[in-house]
Amino acid sequence: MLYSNDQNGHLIYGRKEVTIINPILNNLKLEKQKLIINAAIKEFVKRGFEKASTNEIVKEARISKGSLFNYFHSKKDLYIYLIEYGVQVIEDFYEQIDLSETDLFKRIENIGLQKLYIHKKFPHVFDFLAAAIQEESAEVKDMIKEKVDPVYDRGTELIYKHIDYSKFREGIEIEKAIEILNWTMFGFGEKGLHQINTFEDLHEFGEKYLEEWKGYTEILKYSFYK
Amino acid sequence: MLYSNDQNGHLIYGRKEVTIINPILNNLKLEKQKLIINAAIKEFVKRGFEKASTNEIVKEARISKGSLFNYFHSKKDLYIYLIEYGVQVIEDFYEQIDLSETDLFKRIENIGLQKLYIHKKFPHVFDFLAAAIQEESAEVKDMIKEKVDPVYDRGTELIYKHIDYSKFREGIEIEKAIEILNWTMFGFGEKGLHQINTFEDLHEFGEKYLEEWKGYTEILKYSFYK
DNA sequence: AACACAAATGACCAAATCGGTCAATTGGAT
DNA sequence: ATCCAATTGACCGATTTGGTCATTTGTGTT
Repeated sequence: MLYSNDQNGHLIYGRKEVTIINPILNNLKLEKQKLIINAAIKEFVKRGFEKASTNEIVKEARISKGSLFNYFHSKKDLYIYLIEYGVQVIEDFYEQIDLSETDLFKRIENIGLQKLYIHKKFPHVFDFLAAAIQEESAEVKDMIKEKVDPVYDRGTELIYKHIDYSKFREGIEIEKAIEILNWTMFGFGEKGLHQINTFEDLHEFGEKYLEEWKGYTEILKYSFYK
Repeated sequence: MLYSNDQNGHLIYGRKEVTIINPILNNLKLEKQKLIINAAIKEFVKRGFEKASTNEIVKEARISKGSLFNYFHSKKDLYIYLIEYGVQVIEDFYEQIDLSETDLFKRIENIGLQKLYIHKKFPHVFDFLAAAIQEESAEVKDMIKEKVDPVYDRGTELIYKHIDYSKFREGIEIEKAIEILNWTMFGFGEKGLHQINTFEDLHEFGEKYLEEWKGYTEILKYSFYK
């Protein structure tokens, strides 16, 4: 079971754990693995591949330098691992998209909510892969292009697959309407992330989040739909 | 004359040059000054104050290390100069806001267009000041708070000053509508910046930009206004 | 308590990079 | 030809880099 719906019809996040092969790291407690992965991703997002400091990573992850280089042979290996990990997270994220839901607003709502849950586990995956595409370091550039680019292409295709565009009113430029909806979702998402850590219960936050989001969709539906 | 309008009523960008006191730097040709300022801003945005490398800056600005430290006594002095410079750019940007224009869409349109022109001259000023507020380095933190925070406060106040909200339809949540408009402007602006460098003539691009923007405002006006 | 083995540590390495200096060179004006 | 300001990049000591490894710590077995 990849996902399920509760009595309100809201998508429940319950994916399988992402695992990239790394015999040594995989023996650690999941909590610790997450700590290391997130610390490393954070540093790579902040400084880029070359300038990212392994010293900063071990400080943030609260492990020793020796341990880091026990888990990963080199900084480059660590980076490659994180790229593969991030790609895996996004791939699983795609799998969650309910393609039988043809209403654009409901589709986007589900996607936004799932992004929220992913953020709770891996706060910077999306930023990381976005930043990776911009990487300049020759040492990793080709590898990134090979592994990350296809993921993005598949994503933009999937998100809009089987959407029912007949609901749109005459005369509206649908492409522009979709862009507005995307920018709104992105902006609202960013706003949500600033508040998310002030909430104890993620589910409680999710409810409030969805409730507030309805306000925005109402405004846009008024313009988009017949 | 800070600004003027052409026959189409579009705002023409013709501000006074921003000048922060620095006797040595000011003797340079404006082109070269801009090159140095933009190179430095870019590096500080990318790496933050402490990790930013003066070596990278001189490489990007195509000047020697000796020159940089002839223009500025230290990396910190350079940073302070850039903050003051950025603040000045934003302050002048505020002055351009036509407060007699009470229509929200026209107000936002002007602001978006001006941001575009500023970006042509100083591609990363807005990013720079936004990043500065997040700076952690104790060496510059207080100075930033003192100089940058007030600018932001004044900005959000000015942008919405004297707007005529009576044009909005009954039942719409105006705060949310404004957020949507802002996110749309921001998203559209980002998209524009990716195309701007492919255009020779900035004025020509500005025209196309405005024309396309109209499509988005039409969609939103349909929902926002009576 | 004694042992065995795995996991984690941080002092340490050579190499690179850091912010900053300055003697030497260049360029333009007279 | 002379002068002086502007520019350069080799160079400084200090710090930080990615990466190593002898040593310590933790855990389970006997």
